[in-house]
Amino acid sequence: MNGEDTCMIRGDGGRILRAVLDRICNKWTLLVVATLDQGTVRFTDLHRQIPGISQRMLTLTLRNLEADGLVTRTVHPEVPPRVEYALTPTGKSLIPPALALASWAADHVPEIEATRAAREHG
Amino acid sequence: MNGEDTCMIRGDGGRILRAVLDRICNKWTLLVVATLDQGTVRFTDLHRQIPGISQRMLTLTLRNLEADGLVTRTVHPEVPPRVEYALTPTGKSLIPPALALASWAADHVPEIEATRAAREHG
DNA sequence: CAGTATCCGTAAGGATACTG
DNA sequence: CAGTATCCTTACGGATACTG
Repeated sequence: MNGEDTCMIRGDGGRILRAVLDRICNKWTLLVVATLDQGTVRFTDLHRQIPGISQRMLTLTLRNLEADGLVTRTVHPEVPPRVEYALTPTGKSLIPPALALASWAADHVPEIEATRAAREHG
Repeated sequence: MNGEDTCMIRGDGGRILRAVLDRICNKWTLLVVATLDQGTVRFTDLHRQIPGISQRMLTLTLRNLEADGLVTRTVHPEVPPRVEYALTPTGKSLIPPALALASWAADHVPEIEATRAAREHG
């Protein structure tokens, strides 16, 4: 790989790249998508399965994913209420590139953090 | 793909995912890396090839990449000064997952933006 | 040429309390 | 149960001016 074809990244001044970064580059989106890969999940279950997320951020993240057509939201008119979230096909299609990224991280983050740590103290 | 193995993403409460997001989830990093895939590039050439980036953000982005060991910085002691940047092997290894992401964006962003637009006006 | 230094506005996200 | 409503802090990034 030596410059032959990063045009998909750099093309149009990075607009297509920016479009995807605008969606996934926040603290919770990819984590929520990955959690929904197991199937249909209720709000509270998501909240429990994603450590550290607040109700507010979970709601915001889900609403954005819904607006983008990556997640469906199904309200069951019961008491107490039951709301279920699931990935759309488009949402599912995000899993492989997300895995590619996570896989890269698993392979390289240790050395990256070592490099940064070495630089910091001396 | 149905929940069988997103553990690389969700594992450890998403720490490995967060580690990579902390690096690449900003406005310029992936664009700079992609631009450096062509080989060795000078500061001003980078500045010219990445539309919209300020000197300040280019410098900050490069310094972070350098601290992470993804980019080398070579100063040639001349007048006027010449500074060249290039990807390390680790830096190059980031290109494929970045392409996977960009490729996903190229395939799906149009429909995503259509979905969001449809939702917005009514 | 290759940066620093400074100032400033916005927006992302956390904490907490409340509700149909 | 599944959210809203506020308040608040900080971190990111843009604009501009200056320098070895």
